[in-house]
Amino acid sequence: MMHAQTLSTTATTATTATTALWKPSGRHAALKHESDERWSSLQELHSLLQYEGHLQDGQEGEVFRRRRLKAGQSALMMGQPFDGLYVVRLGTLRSSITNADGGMHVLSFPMKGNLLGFDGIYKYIYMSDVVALTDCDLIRIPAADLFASGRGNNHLEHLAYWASSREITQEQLAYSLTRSVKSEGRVARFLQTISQRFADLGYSPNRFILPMTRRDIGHHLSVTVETVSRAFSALVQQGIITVDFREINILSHEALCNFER
Amino acid sequence: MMHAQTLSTTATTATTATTALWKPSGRHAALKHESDERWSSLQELHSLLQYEGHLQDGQEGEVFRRRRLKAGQSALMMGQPFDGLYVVRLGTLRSSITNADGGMHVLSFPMKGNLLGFDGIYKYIYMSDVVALTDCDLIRIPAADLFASGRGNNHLEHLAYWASSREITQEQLAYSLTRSVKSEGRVARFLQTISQRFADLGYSPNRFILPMTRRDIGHHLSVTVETVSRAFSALVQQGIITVDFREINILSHEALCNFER
DNA sequence: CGCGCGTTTGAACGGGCTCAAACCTTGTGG
DNA sequence: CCACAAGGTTTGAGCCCGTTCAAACGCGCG
Repeated sequence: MMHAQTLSTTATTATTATTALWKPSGRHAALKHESDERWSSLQELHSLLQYEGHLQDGQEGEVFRRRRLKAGQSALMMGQPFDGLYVVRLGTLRSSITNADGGMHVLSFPMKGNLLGFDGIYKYIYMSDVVALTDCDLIRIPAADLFASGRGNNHLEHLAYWASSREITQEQLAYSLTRSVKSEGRVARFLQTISQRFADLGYSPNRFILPMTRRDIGHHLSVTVETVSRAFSALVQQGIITVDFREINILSHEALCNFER
Repeated sequence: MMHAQTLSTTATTATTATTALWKPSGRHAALKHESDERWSSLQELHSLLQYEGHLQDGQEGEVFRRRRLKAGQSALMMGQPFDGLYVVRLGTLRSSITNADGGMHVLSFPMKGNLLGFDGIYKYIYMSDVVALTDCDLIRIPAADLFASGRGNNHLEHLAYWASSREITQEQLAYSLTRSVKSEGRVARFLQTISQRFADLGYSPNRFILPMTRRDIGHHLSVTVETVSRAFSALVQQGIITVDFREINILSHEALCNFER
């Protein structure tokens, strides 16, 4: 699988290198059948990132290649050479690092609008593993475009810069989530966070399917699988949520909120 | 104290706004009595960050204002408007976030060469508190300079971008340090990290004075003060280190290394 | 079907937290 | 200069929560 992954990556790189600056007569191409397109415009990038900036002249037609991933495929691998940043257009992924003695830690679960690969700029090597938990669609911002100084695409670097700052901020918040006293409280907070993110994406905040396993959640919150499972059971027993494997129903956000201390 | 802090910050801002682009006949000014200078050159910034890039023409004389802090003073406050990035030139600080219910988490202990304030770019508000543990000297990169596009100072933004990526990477590593199984192992690893950083700065890796309290260490590793103290005592008892309040002597790096699992 | 994996629940152990007290350092004001 | 207060550090005792080990069940897949 790693071989196939490498192949698809290099293929993308090769085709994009010469076409990234190709401008298909304004935004015309971006309005065709969306699901069948393999390109995204700078406007879509702005929209995904929720960036409130204005476009400079001559950039409206800039397009970026998309990259499809099936569930289980690897998006980025620790140690691989940096070839650009990615913005999630669709799907859920899992970002993690593995230290020398095999202990893994889940940093985040990137979803629509999140930025991937920023840790690869230092030393031109990605520093974390990212795999797709569901089928995914990413938009690639090639390294060449990012650092092409001189022309007007300073804008692109600033955009990535800004988005990175946001990712940091949210990661720090998630970090503080780890420290919350009791494991049940941490799980409750995790459910709140996920619920909020689904809500922001236009899905129901009350009923959703978890894209990640209990083990992933455990590695994110620094507890064992059993503890996560027991925390779910406890929340069910108190009538705060219902659980059917990956399907979660939140019955009382208020009770969930009161649990986080 | 908060009042005084605010005053000094605004004063610095006011004087810098018009002078940041002032160029004192090349690098002449930067070579006067170093300890008495209140300006740093772009070269010094590169050197501090260990950035391996080249300078563009017309940037060699660009200078940045320094900012002095006494121990205990606040460098950045959560919620304050973003006014630029800072690079540590001297001293040790403590970066932390405080969540709604008062629980604090120590993110890092910035020292010489580290970057501060990057989390403020998203929303133009700093998202963490940073206080000086010792007397400090910071170099300020004003927001105005960072985002002044059009001219050649794209370079400055790229530099900050690159440095941010490094900070992220190291923060993620520190994060995985939190997850290490036993508290003694975490403390051992923390000592190793600190030792390594002192070594990189030219100080002894074997004997040093901790700039932070046991409580700070605890809030960084997510354990209580008592646990940190007990871990120190255990390491002393096994002849791996000696401890005299803030003064640490590492007797065997190897034994310390073997402890981190 | 059988295998692997994710999930759930139980029982027992142990590590870290809590509470408490004592000691030491540092800074402040008389 | 000393006295005192405030806060950092160390150590002890008991308890609780999360880990570990174990077993059972369901699901998806070759």
